[in-house]
Amino acid sequence: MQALKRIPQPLGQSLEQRALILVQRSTKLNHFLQIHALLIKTSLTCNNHVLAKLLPQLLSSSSANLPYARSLFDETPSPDTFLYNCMIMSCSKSHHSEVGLSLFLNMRLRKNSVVAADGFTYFLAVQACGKSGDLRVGRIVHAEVSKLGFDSGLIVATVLIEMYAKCDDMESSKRLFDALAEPDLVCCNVMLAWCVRVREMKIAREVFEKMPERDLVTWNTMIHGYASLGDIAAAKMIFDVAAERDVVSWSSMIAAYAKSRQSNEALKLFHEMQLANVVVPDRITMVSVLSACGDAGALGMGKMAHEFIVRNKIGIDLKLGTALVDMYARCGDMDISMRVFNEMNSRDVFAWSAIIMGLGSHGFAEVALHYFSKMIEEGIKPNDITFIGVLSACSHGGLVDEGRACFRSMAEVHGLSPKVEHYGCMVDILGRAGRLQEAMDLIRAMPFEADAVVWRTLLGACRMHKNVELAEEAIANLLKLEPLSDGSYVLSSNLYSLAKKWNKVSDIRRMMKNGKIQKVPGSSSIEVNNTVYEFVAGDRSNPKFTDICKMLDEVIDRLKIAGYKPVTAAVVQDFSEHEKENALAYHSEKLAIAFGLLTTAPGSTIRVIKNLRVCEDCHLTVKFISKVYCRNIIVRDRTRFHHFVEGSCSCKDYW
DNA sequence: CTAGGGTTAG
Repeated sequence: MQALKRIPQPLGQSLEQRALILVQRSTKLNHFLQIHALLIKTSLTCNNHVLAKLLPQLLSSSSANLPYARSLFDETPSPDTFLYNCMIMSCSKSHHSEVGLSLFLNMRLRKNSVVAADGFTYFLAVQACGKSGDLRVGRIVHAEVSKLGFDSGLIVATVLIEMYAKCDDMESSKRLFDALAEPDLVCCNVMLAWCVRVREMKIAREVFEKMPERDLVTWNTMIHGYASLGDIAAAKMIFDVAAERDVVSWSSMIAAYAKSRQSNEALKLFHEMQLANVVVPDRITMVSVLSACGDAGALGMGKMAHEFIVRNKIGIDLKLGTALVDMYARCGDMDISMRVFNEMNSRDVFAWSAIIMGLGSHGFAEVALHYFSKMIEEGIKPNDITFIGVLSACSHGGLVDEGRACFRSMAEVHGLSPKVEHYGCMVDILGRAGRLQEAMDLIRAMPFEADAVVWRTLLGACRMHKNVELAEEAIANLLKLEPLSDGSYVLSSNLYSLAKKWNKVSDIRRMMKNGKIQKVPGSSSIEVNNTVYEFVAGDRSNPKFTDICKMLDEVIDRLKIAGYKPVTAAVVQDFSEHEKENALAYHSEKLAIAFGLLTTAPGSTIRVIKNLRVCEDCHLTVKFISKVYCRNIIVRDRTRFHHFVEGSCSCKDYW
């Protein structure tokens, strides 16, 4: 009664009306309990009208209220169709469609009672079958629906199509769809969406071609459909010819480029979107934009995107927060990455995994492990991706024992069985630390066939520690598994060069020639004034090429005075010492850094992104540059970050 | 009843 007194009550209302007002304003379970006590006192519990308001409210506030709602419902002596429908719908909405379904089945058993299922009940039942994936009941309901003639309407037909699709029975779904004389727009869109979900773009295309009218959902489904198959060109074609475009269309297309790692295209399209000035980017657009910035290592662009988010008051949710954390980490700014992470309202396993991965890639292994234990303390369950982050952090930091302990804890503490990727990380940890035999033993003992990545990891470690015998086995397996990949050949020829096995080097080179295997050229990019400049080894197309080379020659001369000696051991033998130096001199990262020295303010940090691993000579060169030119230089290579400060590197020459 | 977003070893 006290609860009722707290809300302003116009005179002349019945108790029932007052109870309804109270119900509508309540969100917490104990409010409901109070109301319930009240209702019992006044015998209003049995009132279908009151319950039809109360139950949906109760279930939408928290699905933990389900048992209570259920008991209220079960106590009702004569529920009517309307109340049943309310309850079934509320159960479905609160992700308890199986409960809704059981209520529907109960309803049908009450043969003698006045309550009968109507068209809407069947609609809800079909939907509930789809949501709970119950094909058996779905078929029964379908048969009944047909018998009663409720399937003549397109809306019921549409949910039936969707139900079969959700229950993994695309054939029935398609059959129903094909049987329709004139499916409406929504029905076609539903069919399209399901074709996309089961990756049947051919069928999707047929449906699409036959559609007499198309709306935004149609175009956007097609864009996303092609994008999810990786057919970016087809997605772009739909995007270009679409009769209308909204923020979903632009976001889908930007996401398509970002996911296929065409980050420059993604950023270009985002720019175009802003120029078009018709639709406003939203939080979902920005997630893809940030992902593209991170991929490109474009810190300036990423910061602008972040400012855009703040300026336009786009709230930072879990996904956007994670995207920001990841972007800053990939762009080499762990300070901001950590700040954004700490400012997030809540953090889930994605967010934690992202920060752990970021810290690990920058070589902050201990910090990464610290964050991992904080995550556990906060009760977030790690998944197998978290462990990729943790193990790779140990690997980059040279933490062998910690790595081993984490690997063991996966199964023993966290109930996760290590996958081939985790074994790969362990091979990397052991191999880098020089424990090549142990790494090999692990490969032999693991419950998977070793994949190419595992062998390449071992080969990398063999190269690092100049172990030719174990390398031979890795090479043999690698060439069997990936005969066409250039990386394996480059790594092999590199190893043989270091070991001075020149015959083997020429074998490998001949195999590459015969197999028409092209080396992926090394390329490095640097962002100056928010523009990304890309350099490819030996590529003269940059208009400033001669200036840059001149600058680079001066740089090298200054470094030599400071004691720099080129590391030529990995260069093939049939070059003279001078030619060897030249082969190294114009590696892309050196060009990019020379360009950076020319175009950025003295003392400012230079950030370079490289597509391959940085070679030993470049590593040494950059160390010298950081000292001689008093610059902090951050290089992201294929596997990690190198922070060069005053002549030394954060990787402690361990990469 | 239908469409877009975040973490993955080398």
